[in-house]
Amino acid sequence: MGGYGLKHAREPESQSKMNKVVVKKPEHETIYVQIKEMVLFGEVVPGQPLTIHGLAEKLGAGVTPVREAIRRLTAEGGLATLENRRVVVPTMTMHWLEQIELVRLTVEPELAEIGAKKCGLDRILELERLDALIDEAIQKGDIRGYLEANYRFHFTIYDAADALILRRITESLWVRIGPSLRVVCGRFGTANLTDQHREATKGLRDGDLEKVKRALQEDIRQGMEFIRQTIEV
Amino acid sequence: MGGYGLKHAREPESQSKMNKVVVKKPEHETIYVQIKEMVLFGEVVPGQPLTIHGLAEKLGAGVTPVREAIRRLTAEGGLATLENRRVVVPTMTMHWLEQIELVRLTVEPELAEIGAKKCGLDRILELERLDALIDEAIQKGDIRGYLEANYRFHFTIYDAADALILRRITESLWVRIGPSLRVVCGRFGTANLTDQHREATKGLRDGDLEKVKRALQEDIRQGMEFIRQTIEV
DNA sequence: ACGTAAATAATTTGATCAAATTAATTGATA
DNA sequence: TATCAATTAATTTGATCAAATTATTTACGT
Repeated sequence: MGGYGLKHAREPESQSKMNKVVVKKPEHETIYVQIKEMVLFGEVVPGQPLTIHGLAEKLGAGVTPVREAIRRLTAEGGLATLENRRVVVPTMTMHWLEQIELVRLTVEPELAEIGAKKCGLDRILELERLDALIDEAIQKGDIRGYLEANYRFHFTIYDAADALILRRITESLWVRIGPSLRVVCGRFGTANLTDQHREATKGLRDGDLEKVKRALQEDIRQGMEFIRQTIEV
Repeated sequence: MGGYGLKHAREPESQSKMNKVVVKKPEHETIYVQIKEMVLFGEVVPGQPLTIHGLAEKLGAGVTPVREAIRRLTAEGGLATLENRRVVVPTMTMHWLEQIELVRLTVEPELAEIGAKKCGLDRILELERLDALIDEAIQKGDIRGYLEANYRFHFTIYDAADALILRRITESLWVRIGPSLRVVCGRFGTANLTDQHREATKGLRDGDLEKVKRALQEDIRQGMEFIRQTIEV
């Protein structure tokens, strides 16, 4: 009975100073976010090997937090550790792509529908801002900018759904896709990316949930199709 | 271009001695499995606080591997870190349960169908062995035994599907469920657990895939329903 | 008793180092 | 030149410790 070491648990309590909450996050948390964004936004390429020391140096951190961050990201599928203990960015396979598509098509429209219902005006404005950012990045051919704005667009809707588990599953699929999307953009250029975001935003404005859902579905299908074409058989 | 620190990558190569492959896994890997099984098989209770030192002591390990294992399990949802940095076994909520059920009902029947097609005789025999183990555990009221055999039964089928991503998603849902199942068994006793495994095994024997799928679906629904009843509103 | 601040204890966190493991290089031999 | 073993280099891994953070207890005043 009882925890292994902890006697009594108390409510979490963030120390607050002068009406302003102060929460100093541990470094492994920060590092985790940074590496995740490297993967998510295409700063890293499928098959690329990573080393703990290399990451620690690049991110100006010690080796201990980096290790914890890597384990976490590995659990989410964004990275993989080979049996030689080397860490790499996984390479997409057709087999994986099919599985990812199945789950994305189940979970993301659901998230979008729930989220769309709960989107307040502030969030819709944010989405329109991101929509403009996406267009701009496409114009400029800014791959990193596109990937980041695209991610934030989707997850702004998903976050509104307030469905932690679906959200985490979805995120784990996105970190698997990130490096491949980078390849897609490099291969086909950003200009060829059709833009479902405008449709989704309009649907949001008009309260047309079905339109939002369809737009997101189409967005997913197209994205997956692009990636499919970059996988050598 | 190139990894952050690694110059050239080579094929993974397990050193083999005398025709027998030797792979010494790192301790954080072993620890991870141990903690996961604690969660999965109900050795740990919803809300229970865990400490790094406590786990390290219990598992006879250093603190470093335990930390990495915890991060990994946290990423999978089996544990959660509060903002006070304390690690706890998450408590199930109705909201979470609904999300878990949605994904389980999508992914697991799919895994079961693909897996069932690929189940060779050896695997079917293994399933029948596990089926007997489940019955035995139910008879004895052995909660841990039931949870473990039940887990191995399902994942023996799922593993046959050879669908890594679906499998990892499913596992992440099971670690979220484990502690609650333990509560269910404690509350209702093992005797009340209806047994869909027999049905599934028979379907497997007769090559009746639909029967397997239906049995698993029913199994999921019942399990979720039991958990639902233990959640206080 | 009650609440509050200070003191103490427990825990997490991150750096560092030695050992273990793995990769790359060298050199000898055919 | 090609192959294979030995050597060297690079990397991961796990223990340990000091510092930071958080929890608990004690002391004190009302």
